[in-house]
Amino acid sequence: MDNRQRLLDCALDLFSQRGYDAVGVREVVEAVGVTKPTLYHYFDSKRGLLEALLRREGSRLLTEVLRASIYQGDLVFTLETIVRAYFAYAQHATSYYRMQLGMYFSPPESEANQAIRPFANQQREIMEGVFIQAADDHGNLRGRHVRYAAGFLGTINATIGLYLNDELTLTDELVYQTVHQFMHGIFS
Amino acid sequence: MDNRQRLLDCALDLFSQRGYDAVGVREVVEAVGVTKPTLYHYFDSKRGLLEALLRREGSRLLTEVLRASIYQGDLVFTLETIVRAYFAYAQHATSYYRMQLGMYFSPPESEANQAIRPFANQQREIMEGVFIQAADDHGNLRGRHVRYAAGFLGTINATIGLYLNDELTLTDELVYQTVHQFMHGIFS
DNA sequence: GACAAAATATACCGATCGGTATATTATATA
DNA sequence: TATATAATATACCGATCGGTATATTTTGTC
Repeated sequence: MDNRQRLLDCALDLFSQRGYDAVGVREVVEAVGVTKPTLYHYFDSKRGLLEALLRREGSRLLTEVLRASIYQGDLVFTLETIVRAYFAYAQHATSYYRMQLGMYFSPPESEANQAIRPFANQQREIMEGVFIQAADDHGNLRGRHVRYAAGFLGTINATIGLYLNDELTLTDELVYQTVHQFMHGIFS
Repeated sequence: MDNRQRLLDCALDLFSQRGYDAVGVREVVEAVGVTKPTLYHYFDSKRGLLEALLRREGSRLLTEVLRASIYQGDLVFTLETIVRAYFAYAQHATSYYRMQLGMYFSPPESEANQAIRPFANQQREIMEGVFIQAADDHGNLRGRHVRYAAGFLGTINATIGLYLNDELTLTDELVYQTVHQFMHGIFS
């Protein structure tokens, strides 16, 4: 009944499967069963449709990651909580996570990348904040927060990438393994 | 003078900056200063242009990574050699690496992803082979080669991603740090 | 220089692109 | 019930999409 939500749902499916550029507005409205003016009534442009989609889905991820990233002296615990939040979100919003990942690595001058960048930057700042705080307790981390944040997010996304390709399941054990490997390497 | 090479060069620039879908063949030929039949004389289609580009650039990366991935009992040494090969390639062929990264994470049913998948799979098999061989010497690695290969490539690409965004330089010291962190974690 | 083949250009194809002017229908409020 | 507004549809816009039929030029070979 709510055509606005159905347009967003449909755009999410199509964008995540074939990409923002490859999907036309015509295809979106036909899949929903409405016409173009309906889409342009709710969203001013195709870009506006994408940004509304990012707001609806992306803010939920940010909220959960933000809540998970409170550092209170136990870095392993905080990182495990963060990984759990990412895994839970990727499982609950598989299509969106696939789309977000694709947009994050899309070319720098593409519309998709420009639209996702604010969300990516926020995730990144959250992660860097954790390592900056942790450096107060673990001095040898100091000055490496950029690399660590990128590396940790890279590890998380590599794992979720395997999940998206049906090569593993995101278990609670995997949360532990992921953080343990990041903290202590593959030999221990 | 070689219009075929110039078309590939130009396609590489445009695809890496704005993406395969967002760049039309018209734009490519105009940037080179030829006309469409010239492009279609060398490449049967836009997709053929992309695949020729991947063959020209991607095979070089595969050759170098393959040579770097010979395991002879010293896992740290092999991983460092591999990271060095990736870093060298990313520095030497920045545009192509950016494009490859974007295509790897592009939607599964997009042309870009389907075209890059053979190359991505080969890189992945090379990495898995290293960890499978290393498991003969380090039994505790056994059965985790998929996760480790994905995690290691994820770490490499996260680092190169920072380089592509001008947030660090790919030094020899960073090679050591990347492998050391992967092997022993961030605390040591 | 004759001639075949490769390389390039002109001019066009139908289809689709994102977007809109205008009209109509449904809905809520007074 | 009158009226304004939100929601939707019909029909269209110019531009660009990937691709091609045909003709011309260049090039290498004998």
